[in-house]
Amino acid sequence: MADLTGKKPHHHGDLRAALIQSGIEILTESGLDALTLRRCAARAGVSHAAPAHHFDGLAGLRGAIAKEGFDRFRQQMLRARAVGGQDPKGRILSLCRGYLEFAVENPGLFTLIFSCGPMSQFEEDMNAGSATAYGVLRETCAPFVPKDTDPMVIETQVWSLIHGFSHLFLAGTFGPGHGPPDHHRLFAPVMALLQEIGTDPAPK
Amino acid sequence: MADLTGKKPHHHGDLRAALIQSGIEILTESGLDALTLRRCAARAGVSHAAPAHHFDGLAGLRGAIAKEGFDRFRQQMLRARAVGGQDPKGRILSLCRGYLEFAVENPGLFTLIFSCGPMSQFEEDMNAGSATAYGVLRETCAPFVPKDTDPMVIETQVWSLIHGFSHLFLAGTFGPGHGPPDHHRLFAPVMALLQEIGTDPAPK
DNA sequence: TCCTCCAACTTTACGCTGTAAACTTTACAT
DNA sequence: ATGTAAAGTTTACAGCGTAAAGTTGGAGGA
Repeated sequence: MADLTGKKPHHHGDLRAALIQSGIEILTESGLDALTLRRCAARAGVSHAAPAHHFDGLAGLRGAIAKEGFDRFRQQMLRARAVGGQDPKGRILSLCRGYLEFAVENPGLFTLIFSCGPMSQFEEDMNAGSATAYGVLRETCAPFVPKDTDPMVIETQVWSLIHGFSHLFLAGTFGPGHGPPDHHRLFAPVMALLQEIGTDPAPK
Repeated sequence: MADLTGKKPHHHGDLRAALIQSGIEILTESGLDALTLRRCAARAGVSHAAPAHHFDGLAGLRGAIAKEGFDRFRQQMLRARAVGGQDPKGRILSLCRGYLEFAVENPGLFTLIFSCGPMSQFEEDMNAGSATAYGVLRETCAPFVPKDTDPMVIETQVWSLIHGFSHLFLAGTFGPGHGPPDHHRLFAPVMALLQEIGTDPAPK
């Protein structure tokens, strides 16, 4: 008979979810290097070998945490775009702002997400609709795509630009001169490019 | 008296350089996770504790390898820009091509370089001249900087774009649909944006 | 020439890590 | 009640970074 309660059959309520949550907390508090199987298990209150029954080793746990992190990332993108209003330029700028904010506020999780392989493993069907991360990006960029242009080119441009900026900023590559996150300096280059792109928006 | 021969006083010829070279080889052959102190020492033919006399732990060795890798990266940028000829658009495109190629051909080293903090630690004076990586980028972008515009905005745009594209491609985020490195598909988005930027070049 | 010193390297040791195997406990179906 | 499989524990092992103690060999002063 099916388990109508949703509870796991033994001991712990939902160890799998607890381990993922513990991992995210460790990631937030102590960074990527501190994310170990044994620490996650200890924080969840189980023995160090317990995670083996729920994940395929450390790589499996990292992947599950990345998937959960990506889901939070996707939801933040949706919220960010919403506050951007109806103006296409406002929406895309708000989206980029949300992207960078997530990276700055969750550096360990952000790094983990983008070191775990293709985004497609987090989203079953990238063409499903506006609920997917790629769907959010695609629809937000749509007003800026001229006729006779592959939309993917524009999407890849915007994605590469904001991701590269976020990554370089996060890694500290720009140097201490650029930090800490001063939003005015932070978004100036992004805004400038978006104005370039938005110079000739093709409605519909 | 000073050592005129340049040789180290004891046993090994130049263990420090040998350890860095071993590290780069391990990085190339087996990836970032395989880069350990003990493996570097073993490949260099010394005991596992020997590196402690030349580097400040694993972090120190990684930093030294990153610095050496960044130097090779910088030289490849210089060569790439040279083959781009005199046309500003050709030069900047060639530079981006070299950037991406280095990332694809040296994924472990590329990842290591951009996870070791500010670029300024690799270059004493970023404003020194065209020999520095930032100098190469700045001078190559110069023809595209309109009057009344902070050059850094354009430089940051180009850098973020090509770095974001390289990083996302390298991490496999785009998915298997984008790989393996097919240069035509690979550079299409970059070229498209560079044409946007280059639409209104301001000579000198 | 001999002596001393010290940097370079080795050896040993410790705690932490991921992983595998054996063992124990619990819930469920028969 | 009984068998079975899942869930968690215990034990064990090799590899890791790091620290401390021990060893070696060459350089420089007497």
